[in-house]
Amino acid sequence: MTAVKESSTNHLNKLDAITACPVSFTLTKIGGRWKPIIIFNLMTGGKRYGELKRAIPTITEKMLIQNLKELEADNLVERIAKPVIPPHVEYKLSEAGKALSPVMKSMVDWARKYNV
Amino acid sequence: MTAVKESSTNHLNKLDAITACPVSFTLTKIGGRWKPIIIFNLMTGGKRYGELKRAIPTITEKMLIQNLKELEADNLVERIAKPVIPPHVEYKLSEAGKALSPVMKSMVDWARKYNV
DNA sequence: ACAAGTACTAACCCTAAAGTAGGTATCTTA
DNA sequence: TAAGATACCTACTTTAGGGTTAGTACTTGT
Repeated sequence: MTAVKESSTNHLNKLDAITACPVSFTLTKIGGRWKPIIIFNLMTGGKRYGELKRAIPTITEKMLIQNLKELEADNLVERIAKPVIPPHVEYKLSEAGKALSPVMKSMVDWARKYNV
Repeated sequence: MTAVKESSTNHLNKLDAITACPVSFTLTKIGGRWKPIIIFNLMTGGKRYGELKRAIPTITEKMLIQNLKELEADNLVERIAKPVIPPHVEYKLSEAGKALSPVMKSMVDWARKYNV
C-alpha cells in the first residue's frame, strides 16, 4: 500500500520501538492524522463509507479508504459489504476497536486539563 | 527548529485536527518515534541527558535533544541545568508530564490485550 | 443518452519527520 | 599536552506520510 524500505534505519528503529514499547505499538495502530478522527466517528456506531466522508469533510477519499484498510487489517474495524448496486458498505469498530475507548478517553481528559 | 510550510494543506489539516479533536491534540504532544519512550524513561524519575542517551541506545543525539526541546516547549518536561563544568543537566517530567501516566497506562493495557 | 450516486483505485508529487556526519566549549585528569 | 567527559549545535540527506488529480463499475432516474 505504501512502499516501505525495510532496510532503512528509520524502519528498523520503528520496529524496535513497536516491539520494545507498548505505547509505541498502540500509537502505530491509532496514530496518524486521520485514524483518531475515524475511530471517534465510529464510536457512536457503524457508518457507511459516504457517511464517514461527509462527517470528515477535509479528508480525501484516498486517505479515507487507506486508513480504513489499515484499520481493517489491524482488526480495529470490520467492513460489511452488501452485494447490491449501488454498493453499500458499512464500517464498524471491532471488539479491539471498541476497547480503545478508555485510551481515547484518557487522552481527551488530559487534553482538556493541560491544553493551551 | 523545523521549517514548516504554513500554507500547505497538510499543515492546515493538521491544525484542524488538533483544534477539533482532543485526541489528535494529545497525539501531537506525545506522538512520534521517540517521545513515548523518552516520557516512559522519565516516569521513574528525572534523568541526565547522558543517562537518557544510554537508556535509549538507538536514539541519535539530534533526535534526543530535539525531542527534549519540544517536550520542554510543551511544558511536559523541565530542564534543570547546573552551571558547572562539565555541564550537568537534568530532565524531569512536569505536572502535565506526570499526568500522562494514565494515558500511557491505558495504551499499555490495550496493547497487552490486543497485540499481534 | 447522460448525469448522478456508490465505493473505491492508481499515478504522481510535496513536505515533515527521521537519520548521518560532523563540529562546539569548558574543565579535569593522565 | 592531549584525551576524556559533558551537553549540545548545524548542515545535509533520506524516507514515509499525506495530498492532488484522474479514472473505474454498475445501476437508477431524467
